[in-house]
Amino acid sequence: MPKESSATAEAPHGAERSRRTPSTPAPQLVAMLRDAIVSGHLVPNQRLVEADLSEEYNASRGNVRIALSELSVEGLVERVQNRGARVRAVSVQEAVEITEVRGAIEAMCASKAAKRAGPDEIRTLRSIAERMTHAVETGLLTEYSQCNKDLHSLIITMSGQRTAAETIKRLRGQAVRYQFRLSNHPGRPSVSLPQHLAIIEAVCSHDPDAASEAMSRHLESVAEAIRSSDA
Amino acid sequence: MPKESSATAEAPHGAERSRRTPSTPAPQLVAMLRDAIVSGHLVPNQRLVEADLSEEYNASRGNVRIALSELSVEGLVERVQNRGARVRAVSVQEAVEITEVRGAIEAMCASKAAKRAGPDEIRTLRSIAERMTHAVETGLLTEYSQCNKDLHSLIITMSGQRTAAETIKRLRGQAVRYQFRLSNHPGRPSVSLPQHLAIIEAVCSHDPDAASEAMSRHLESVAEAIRSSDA
DNA sequence: GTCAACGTTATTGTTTACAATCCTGCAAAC
DNA sequence: GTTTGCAGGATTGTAAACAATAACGTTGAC
Repeated sequence: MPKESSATAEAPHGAERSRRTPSTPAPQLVAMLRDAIVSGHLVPNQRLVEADLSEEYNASRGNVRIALSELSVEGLVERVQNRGARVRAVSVQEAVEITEVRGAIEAMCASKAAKRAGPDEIRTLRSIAERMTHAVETGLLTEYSQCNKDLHSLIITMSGQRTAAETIKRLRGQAVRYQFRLSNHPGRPSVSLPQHLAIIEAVCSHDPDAASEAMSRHLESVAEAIRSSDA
Repeated sequence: MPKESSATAEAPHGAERSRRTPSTPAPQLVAMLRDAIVSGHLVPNQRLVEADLSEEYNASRGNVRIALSELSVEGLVERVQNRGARVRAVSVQEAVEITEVRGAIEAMCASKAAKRAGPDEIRTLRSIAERMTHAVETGLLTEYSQCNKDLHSLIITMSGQRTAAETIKRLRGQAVRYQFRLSNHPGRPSVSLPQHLAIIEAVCSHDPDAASEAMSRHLESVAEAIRSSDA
């Protein structure tokens, strides 16, 4: 691991001896660390030593400390008194719970989305349905995964429920590892595709109950898949 | 709106120790501030000046800073760059949203609780039903409010859904002001009592769908009450 | 009288230094 | 052989000093 990898921005007026440029503002650092965790760059249970992170991200230890505190509240890192912080490891059981809660909230969002769906949004939904179907037919896994994200995201946006959006975002962050693992599971798309299509159809038909039901079933299926993946 | 200066709420620890005791650990400080906010000692939009809080709670400014960061993530305080922190004011619209999300999650919990209900828990539920009914008959508002809390809390516990419990706890913290206002509204208990009894009955009958439905209706009613309270 | 430039003050953001705590390894005693 | 006590080092918790920023009031010009 390179310790001196940072750009050597030396002072123009030669005599200055200082080589350091240690300045990463706290909010930015929080975003960076969050990214590193959800992207898997920092793996579960990995120790997060303040001094090391400080060095790594060119930030003061105080800022690192604040960042770890915030991410701890977000549920991405785990802290114990005088023992430091580590990337929180989410158990299968917990991932299932998260999916269940998501299911409850997103079902409500789907219901609201069905009530409020406008022509433009319906058109977008239908296009997602087509893209998804095509992706499954041609076996484009990443395309399908992207559509999946787009669909869920769009429905939440359509619901106009900011609190729900915020809550789901946080929950997703914690379970992202399992989402990823699942989306790479062969055979999974062919199971979830009809569920997605049912959700889209219900929302486009302005049928709140059917939309809620379809979303609920879909995430129950996801939870079941996580349970049986175990690993 | 007067630009009231910093907090002058008395420190929670009643016994005033020696003036020179500049040490309140960070986790404890977080708990204290959270308490002060949800209990209403610190009112919405009140400025939270770091130096003042530091003095008030005998904590270093660094710790105050960490506490404010964490509470900001929890949604209890609002921060803007270089402009400081203040107690976050939750709008009526937002309180309704929170109640809706709670409804979705708690309905799921009620469903699970109905599936898992054991004899002891059923007995406790029935006793709550009696206490509630009695409280309404004799007009004991605070007793009814306590039963309300106990009921919701018990059902969440019964569901065994830790993630749901955690999520709801956070949401409740943000909207607690409205809960309080509502519980003091005369006539409200006579509306919510039958709803509560219906929930209890469904859970005790091991009827998940009915329990979910009853809980959902109940919180929809709460949301409606918040909407119309407006003020 | 209004408006704009400017300096002052209050408050936050950041860094550094210091103290407290915990883990590790080793040696001595039982 | 196991356990207990004790340095030594690593890491976190805390405090104070320093720098940067934005709000405020004042002065001066038009």
